[in-house]
Amino acid sequence: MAGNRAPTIYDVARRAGVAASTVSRAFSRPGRVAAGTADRIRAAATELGYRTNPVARATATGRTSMIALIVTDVTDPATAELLRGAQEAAGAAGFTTVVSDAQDDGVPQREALERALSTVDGAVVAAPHAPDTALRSLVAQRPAVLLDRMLDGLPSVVPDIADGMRRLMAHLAELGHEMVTYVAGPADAWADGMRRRGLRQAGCEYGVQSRRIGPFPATIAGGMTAAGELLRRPTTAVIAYDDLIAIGLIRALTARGILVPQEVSVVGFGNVAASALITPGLTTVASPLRAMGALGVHNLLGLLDGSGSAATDALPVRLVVRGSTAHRRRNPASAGRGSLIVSGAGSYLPVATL
Amino acid sequence: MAGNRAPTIYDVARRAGVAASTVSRAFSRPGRVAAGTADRIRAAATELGYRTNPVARATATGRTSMIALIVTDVTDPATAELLRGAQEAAGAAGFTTVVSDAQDDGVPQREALERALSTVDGAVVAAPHAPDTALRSLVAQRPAVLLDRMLDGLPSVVPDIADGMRRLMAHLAELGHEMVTYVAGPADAWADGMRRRGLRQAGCEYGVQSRRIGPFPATIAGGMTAAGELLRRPTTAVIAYDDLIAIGLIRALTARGILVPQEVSVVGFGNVAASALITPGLTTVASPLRAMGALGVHNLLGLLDGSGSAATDALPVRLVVRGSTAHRRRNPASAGRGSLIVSGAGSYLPVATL
DNA sequence: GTGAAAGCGCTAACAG
DNA sequence: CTGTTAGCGCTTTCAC
Repeated sequence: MAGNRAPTIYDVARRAGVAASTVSRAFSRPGRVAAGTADRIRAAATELGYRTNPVARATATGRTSMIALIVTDVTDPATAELLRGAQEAAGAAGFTTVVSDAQDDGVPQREALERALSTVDGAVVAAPHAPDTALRSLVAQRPAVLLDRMLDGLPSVVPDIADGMRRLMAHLAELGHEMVTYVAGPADAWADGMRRRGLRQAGCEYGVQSRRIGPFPATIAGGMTAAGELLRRPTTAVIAYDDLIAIGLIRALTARGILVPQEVSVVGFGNVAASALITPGLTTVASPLRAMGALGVHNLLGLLDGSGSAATDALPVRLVVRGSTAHRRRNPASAGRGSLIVSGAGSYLPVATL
Repeated sequence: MAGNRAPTIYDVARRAGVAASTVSRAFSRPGRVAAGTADRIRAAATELGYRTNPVARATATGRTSMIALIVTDVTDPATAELLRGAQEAAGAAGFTTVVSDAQDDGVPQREALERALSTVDGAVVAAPHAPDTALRSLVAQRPAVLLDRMLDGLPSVVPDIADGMRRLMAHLAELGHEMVTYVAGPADAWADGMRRRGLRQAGCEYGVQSRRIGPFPATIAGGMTAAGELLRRPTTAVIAYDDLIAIGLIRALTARGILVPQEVSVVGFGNVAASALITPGLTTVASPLRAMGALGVHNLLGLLDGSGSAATDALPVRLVVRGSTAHRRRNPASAGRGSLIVSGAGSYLPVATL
């Protein structure tokens, strides 16, 4: 067991016969040093097994080359995808990523967050449901870019929800649907507001009527609850706030013997993995999550080195058509079963009324 | 825009009328400083808005209070759950987590990994399919704990697979199954070896025969491929390497008109979210992922401060029974359809042969 | 219990 | 292009 501390630039300098600062330059800004010298230094370095010490570099420069990825739920598949994109971009740019899962706003998490923030140069934040104030206090500490959400004039990267809604409407209109129900997500969610606005516009554009129920929690359970309310006044098509609600809806409808998509078409937002696995597959709007994550760190890095605009980018979405949408049926009998009567109020699915 | 650099211990020291070293002590080892002085210091600190600078502390101590969470796929739901557990435990212990997604072993990722490793005190590694050599070179650099996998004598935290297999067998035996097919995962996967061994033992124990097909990639596609091979010589029960393969199997079987669970019972390992969402729900073995992640960092931290044993812990699993398993049918006709004849080879499901 | 002083390993002017 | 010289902010002996 030799007491081998890790080699430093001084060790390399001695071995290469140059000054420590030259070694430093050779690594931190190649080109500022003569080719021959650089070679000698590199050689000495590899012989010694020298590796630059990021921590020491950080004390000297005040920049750690780390960025925080602050999320509210690593477990959420969409978040994971954002993370991956962010990770890749950060890695490619020579940045290390610190992940902070803020979850519930418990005190310990808060400390962890503070700790994380105080070591990084900036942050990319994917916290769809976090309170505005939390975000604001966060961006006060470090440059930050928001993901999948806008707030004030803060730089952010979002999916083009309006466009997604338009595509959805176009799809449903083409299938003959004349009236859709929007099953709203959390009332305070930025995305919900965007969906509502997009819904209104797209509805106009395609001559499709719409009404809204909710808000509901953005979970499968939420969707199942929503099914009950939906059936009090059914429509042939339903746009859910997100995939989880859509999945919950499909489950609850199916459980009641209502056929999806024969009797009701259901669409979601997100394109989570599960939407391809359920039966029927869920027609949904896919956000370019990976790209959003990557662009988020790209923009953040731009902010950090001053080359950046603090703008908001909206990335194009994609409509993924699966089995949960179908042409509006004029003859519900052919659907096989007709168990559409619900509750004493005795409403029917419009398509079933004839 | 005042040129306000962040306050340092010197600022606090001046304001509190003490030496900088005292301020340092007050924060790094409370108790080594008189109560009154400590109060004065704390007061000055909060007035100034002082926050300890982790980077500077790290240069001085050589320890960053950061640990790396090295994973091969943040997007994998199991990995995400491990991450969360690890994150929580790390945060609670005052450690910040650096996440490094090693994915494919591309060069850029490798550099990113090196960079990450060189800043942390240790690492928790969730890389089920990474080559042994990669892991070994990794643990050579920093203390590390493996998750969901064993290698040599390296410290690790794993689920008790043998026990999971036993529970599975008990369940299937109770349902009357006398013969199961094990659909193997990647041949080099540690978990696959464990499953095979567990299978043999548990088979003995419960008097259930078993055979093995594979290896198959641990994906839905892999499971769908496996279905073909399974049907060349069907059994009434199938144990899949993991949930994804199980889901693929169920899809392919269902697509061929074979009823799960009426004709074939299918079980998996993992209890991923999708296993609750598909129809029928998947009976599966759930690993305590969150706890494993947490225990992983706990053990790592023990290693770091010397208080720890470099042992391997096997955590208890849980059998989650859903709809994909059922009693072995003696009368296949009652299953509704009987499309069990497959391929020209003309084999039948044993249960269908009578 | 507290202060003084010497680093940690690197970068950043500033001269040559 | 390269060497010299100061630090970065904190911890840590070693005295007092």
